[in-house]
Amino acid sequence: VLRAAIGLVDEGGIESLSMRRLGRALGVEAMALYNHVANKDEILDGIVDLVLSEVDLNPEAASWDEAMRASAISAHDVLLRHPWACGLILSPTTIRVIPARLRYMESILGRLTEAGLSAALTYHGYHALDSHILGFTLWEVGHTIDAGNQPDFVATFLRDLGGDQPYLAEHIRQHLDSSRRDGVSEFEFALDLILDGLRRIGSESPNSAGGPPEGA
Amino acid sequence: VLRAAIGLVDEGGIESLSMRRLGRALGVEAMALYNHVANKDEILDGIVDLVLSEVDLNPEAASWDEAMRASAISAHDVLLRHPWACGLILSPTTIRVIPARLRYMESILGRLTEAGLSAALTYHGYHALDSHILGFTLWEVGHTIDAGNQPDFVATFLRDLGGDQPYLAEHIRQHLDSSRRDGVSEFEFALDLILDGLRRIGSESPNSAGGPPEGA
DNA sequence: ACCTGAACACCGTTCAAGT
DNA sequence: ACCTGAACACCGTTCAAGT
Repeated sequence: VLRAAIGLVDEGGIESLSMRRLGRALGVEAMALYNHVANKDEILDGIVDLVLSEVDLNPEAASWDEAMRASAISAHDVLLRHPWACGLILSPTTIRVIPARLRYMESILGRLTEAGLSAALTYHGYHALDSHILGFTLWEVGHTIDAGNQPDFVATFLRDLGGDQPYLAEHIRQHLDSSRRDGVSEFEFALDLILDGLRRIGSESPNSAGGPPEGA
Repeated sequence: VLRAAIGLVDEGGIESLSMRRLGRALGVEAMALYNHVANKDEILDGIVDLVLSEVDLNPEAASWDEAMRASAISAHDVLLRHPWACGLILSPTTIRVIPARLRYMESILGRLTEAGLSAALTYHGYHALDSHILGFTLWEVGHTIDAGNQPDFVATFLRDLGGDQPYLAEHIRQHLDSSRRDGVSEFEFALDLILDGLRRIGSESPNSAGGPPEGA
C-alpha cells in the first residue's frame, strides 16, 4: 500500500506524489485510495514512519556517546537514502505524530539521561543532536548538486560569482575537489563538535549547563 | 510588489500564497502579475531575498567568534520573525540563487578565513554554522506549538504517550515550564558548542581538522 | 467491501483580446 | 504598457452510483 508511495517518491521526488498518480501506479482509479486511507496526509505520515523505522536505534557501542554517534550516523544514512523525508519531517505545516519518530526521540533522550547528564544538559543536548541530524541532513540534501550531472551549472555559477564572493567561490571549488576527502564527512564533523561539547560540560560541571528547568 | 506577498505569507503561512490570492490582495486580477514577474518561483526568491537582507552581517564585536555569534543570532531572529523563510531556503525542490543568501554565505566564510582558521577548519566550520542557523531554526519553527493557544492538544498528547515514552513526556514538561529559563536559548546553546569547538581545534592544532582538501 | 464517474473548489500558466 | 477572460492541465476530496 504505502510501499508503492515510497517507490514513487524515491525516484520522482516528493512533488510527484499525487493521489491520481499514485492510483495510476497501482493500476487503480485514484479515488479508490480513499477506501484504504483517510487522506493524503495519512499517506505522508505513513511513508515517513516506514522510513524512520529503518534507523538503528540500538547499535552496539562501548559508551553512550559512541552509541549516540552510531545511531545518528544510521539516521543520517537512512535520510540520505530517502532525500524527501527530512523535508517532510521538518515541514512546518502540520505537527505530525509518527510512532517511529517518537521512538527515536525517546531513544536520544533516554541515552542522554541514563548517561548521567543533568536534566539541563539532556534538555539542550537533545535539541542540539536532533536538530543537527534532521537540519544538517536537509541542508545537505538541498545543497548537494549532482556535480557530475550538470557540470556547466556549477561552472557558470562560479563565473557569475565573479569577484564579489571570492571565499564562496573557493569553498565551492573545495567541494568539487572531493577526491581528497578522508572519510570524516561534514555531517560527522559537527556531530563530534556537539558530542565533544556535551561530554566536556558533563564531566566538568555536571549540573551547570545553564538554562532550562531542572524538571523532575 | 513583493511586500504584499510577504505580508500575505507572514500572517497566513506559505500555503496561502497563490497567484490568485496575491492578485486579489493587490486589487488586481491575478494574471496581471505575470506582467511584473516571470513566475511564482521568482516571487518566492524575491521574498526570501528581502527577508535575508534584514540580517545584520557586520555586528560590532571584539573577536571573530563574537561577531559570528552576533550575526548568527541576528539571522535566527529574522528567520523566527518570518517562520516560512527557513523552509523556503532549505526546500530541496530547486536550487535558488538569492543575492542576500550569497552575501550571507560569503560573510561567514570570510570571517572564518580571516580569523586565521585553516582551510579545512573553515570548510567544516562553515557547514556546521550555516546548517545550524537554518536547520535548527526550521526545527524550532516546526516543533514550537503555541502552548497557550492549544493547551488541550499538549495535554492529550502527553496522555497518549502514556508510559511508552517517559523521557519524551518529561522533556515536553520541561518545555511547558518555561518560566525558569535563564536567557540561554536552545539556539545559542548548540551555537556555542560549535563555536567553542572551532576555537579549540583552531588553537590546538591549526592545520589538522581532518577532512577536506586544503584548497587554494 | 471495494471501485468508478462526475463534480467541486482550487492550483500555475498561457494567450489572444481588449484599453 | 498594462490588464482581462477564457482556457489548459493539473490538484485533493466528496458522494452517489455501480458490482
